[in-house]
Amino acid sequence: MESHLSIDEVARRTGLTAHTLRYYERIGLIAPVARAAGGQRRYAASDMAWIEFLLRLRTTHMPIGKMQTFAKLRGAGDRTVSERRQMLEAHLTDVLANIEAMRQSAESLRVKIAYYRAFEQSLASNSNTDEGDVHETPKSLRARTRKTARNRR
Amino acid sequence: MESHLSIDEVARRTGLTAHTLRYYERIGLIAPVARAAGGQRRYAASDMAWIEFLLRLRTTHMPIGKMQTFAKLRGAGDRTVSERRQMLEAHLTDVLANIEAMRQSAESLRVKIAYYRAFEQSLASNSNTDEGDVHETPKSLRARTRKTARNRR
DNA sequence: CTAGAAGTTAGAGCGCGCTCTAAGTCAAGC
DNA sequence: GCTTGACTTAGAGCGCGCTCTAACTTCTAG
Repeated sequence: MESHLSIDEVARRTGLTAHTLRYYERIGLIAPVARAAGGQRRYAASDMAWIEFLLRLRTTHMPIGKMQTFAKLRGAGDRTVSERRQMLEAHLTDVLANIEAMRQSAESLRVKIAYYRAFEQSLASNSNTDEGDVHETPKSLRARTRKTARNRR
Repeated sequence: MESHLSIDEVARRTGLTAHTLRYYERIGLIAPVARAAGGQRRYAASDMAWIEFLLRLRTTHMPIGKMQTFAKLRGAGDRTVSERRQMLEAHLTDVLANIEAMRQSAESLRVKIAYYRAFEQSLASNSNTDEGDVHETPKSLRARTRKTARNRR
């Protein structure tokens, strides 16, 4: 185990800032880290692993309050394993629902983008076949959209 | 078009609060809504469609600032269609990356949950086969975990 | 006509997750 | 010994996205 990473090095590796790492420790998300002479923090490999786990919880939008609860359980030893598992299972359920919601919304966005693209196509063919007046009203453009769209297939 | 939905009815249907609906209108996310005599808002079907679109942007974590930009472009008419499409495409790219990150983190959680479950199994079989001392040290439990796990297949 | 419910506004307040400041300590290099 | 620079702490501040308050008006039912 390399127990010799400075806070800046950990910041660089995790993408967190040194400020945030100290903040996480202060609020109990990270257990007190070992110190070098002079009081500087020295992170062990196990600290890194825990931080990476925290980042996965963060990526999946677990609120800090729950992470604190989880961290506290972890600090209480093996007899909390079952409780921790239940927390993770509940969270995972939320996460999967969340992913599905995002997936569906992403699909809607894709449809909208496709609609916009078709609309732009109709604008383009209009300006090629018409007099090229770019500033005609939306209504008239939209009215012609269907025709030109039909023309293009 | 039914242009007769009260703010409470819209709140009920969208899951937003009346407060939030007014807030969205105030900050320009929603264009000024039609009013009944007495000044009460009456939402049209087109307002509902737009709100539902906003909710999809929100579900996919688009910040309000960008939604405002998008709403402004929309208000500027058809000539902003291409810009709007580009915004949505950029956003969709972010969203897909986000979904993938969540998916991967969710997978890690699943692995961790499986690990916890195996650990709990080992605890259970220990208390069945041993003297039933629940308060032995984590180290000894973990040492026996592999053996009992191997025994179970 | 009156009571009560439901709406209106401008603006203050809040919870979250950092983010930064100020003042100080410490180790290393000149 | 002194400077430089990286670190330390407690605590203030901030941006986001709402959320709520206070004071007021209007509509509906009895």
